[in-house]
Amino acid sequence: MPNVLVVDDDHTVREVVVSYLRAGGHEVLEAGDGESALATMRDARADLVVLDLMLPGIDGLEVARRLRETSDVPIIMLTALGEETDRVVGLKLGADDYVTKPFSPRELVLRVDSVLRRAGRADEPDASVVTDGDLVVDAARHVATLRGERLPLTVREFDLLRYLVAHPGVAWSREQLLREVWGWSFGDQSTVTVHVRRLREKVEVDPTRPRRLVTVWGVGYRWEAA
Amino acid sequence: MPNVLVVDDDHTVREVVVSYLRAGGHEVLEAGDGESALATMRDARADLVVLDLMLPGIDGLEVARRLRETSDVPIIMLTALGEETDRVVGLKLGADDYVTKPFSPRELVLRVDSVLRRAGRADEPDASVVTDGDLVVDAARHVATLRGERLPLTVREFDLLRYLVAHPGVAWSREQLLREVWGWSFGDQSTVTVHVRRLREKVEVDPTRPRRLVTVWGVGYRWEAA
DNA sequence: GGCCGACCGTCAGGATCTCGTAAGAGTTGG
DNA sequence: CCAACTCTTACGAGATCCTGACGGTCGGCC
Repeated sequence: MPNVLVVDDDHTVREVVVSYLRAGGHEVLEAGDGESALATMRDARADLVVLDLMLPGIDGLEVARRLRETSDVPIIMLTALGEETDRVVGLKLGADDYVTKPFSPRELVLRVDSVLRRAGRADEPDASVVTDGDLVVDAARHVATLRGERLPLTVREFDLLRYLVAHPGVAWSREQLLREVWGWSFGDQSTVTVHVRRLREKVEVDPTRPRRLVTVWGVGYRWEAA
Repeated sequence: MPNVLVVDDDHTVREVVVSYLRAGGHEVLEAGDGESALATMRDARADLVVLDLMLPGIDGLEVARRLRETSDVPIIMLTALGEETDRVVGLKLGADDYVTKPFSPRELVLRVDSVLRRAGRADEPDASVVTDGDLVVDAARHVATLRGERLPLTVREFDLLRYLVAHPGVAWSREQLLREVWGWSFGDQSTVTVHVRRLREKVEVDPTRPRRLVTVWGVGYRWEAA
């Protein structure tokens, strides 16, 4: 779910870092120089930037400075050994962490997770585990339990449930749910209707009288916190 | 007192590294080539291996591969400058860190400490022996037993089983398993499918109706704790 | 060296499950 | 009572998974 932008001119380094981050469950964007890094941030927005100090054209420090003009996005600096002074400067510019080359990709992933966790508090609820009373939805394990029993949910049902429970009390239109859960910008809204029904069948005590996944007439659906 | 095994064919390099590590409070073992490195590990067991890539006879990559067959011992690779491809390969083989020559001995000691710290912290899900009811998976001895009987597992099957049992309840995608168990960053995902099938043949009571190594539709596989 | 078996990765066919869609019945609000 | 909206059911297409088979590779053994 969280987007990470990796900026490094070395293709090999990028490849390794990107694959490790993907394995850690991150969406990853790439940029080979400062220009495209800034462009990517304008267009796509990342939740964190891994930024090499040494870049062709605009260097890493300048990229960091410009990013800071418009955004509070966390930055992790990649510095070569012995760039002690640059390291200090980088931190002064507001980098949230730094890693010296050569580094272990696994360590980098740990730092990314750590920084995101720190920064994540202010962001929207994107926790790995969301709960509502006796209901627990664990995204990492891909397990949802109700009163301790595992719910046999399909992927779509799981994603839908997770989204709704993560935002209790909010009424969503079918169109919004299609966009947020399905990732579609168009589509038949009855798709949502049917999936809500199937989900009720598994989540509600009495599916004909929904208590938690309720209909908001003329609007859509809402998750009522227990 | 952690044991560190230093493998390098250059006597001078070894001498320097060893003395620095001893100064840093480590017990140190030495080996001048791959053969004796593997022999040392069989007899003495080190908690970490500092491994030169270029070795006479069996080279460093091969040594790392063989070590990984029976052990999760952390490995720090020593690479000459410009061995970019080897570096990537080394990391894929599961090296925990790498240091490029020429390096500062002090830097190496810092990295040894760092890796040992990391390895020590993560020892819970990475214990040498993982169990689940009547199933015991012993990584150190490379033996898995079910109801007291030894399972005739191949290397791949063993690694897969071990990884799954070490993380019960977690749903893994084939891609994640390829990365974590196979160490690949790409590859045919049907490889995982087939190995899961073969593993079921040996682990499940009724392989056609898996109870422990279950498939999570649209996601991948999960180990259900007994 | 040459044979052999164990193991591995790949592939294709068939079985199974999920998802989106449509269509009719039911319900709500005006 | 009507129109708009929602619920329910069913079904076929497509995605996903299982299974068996095949060729290649590696190490051990003759």
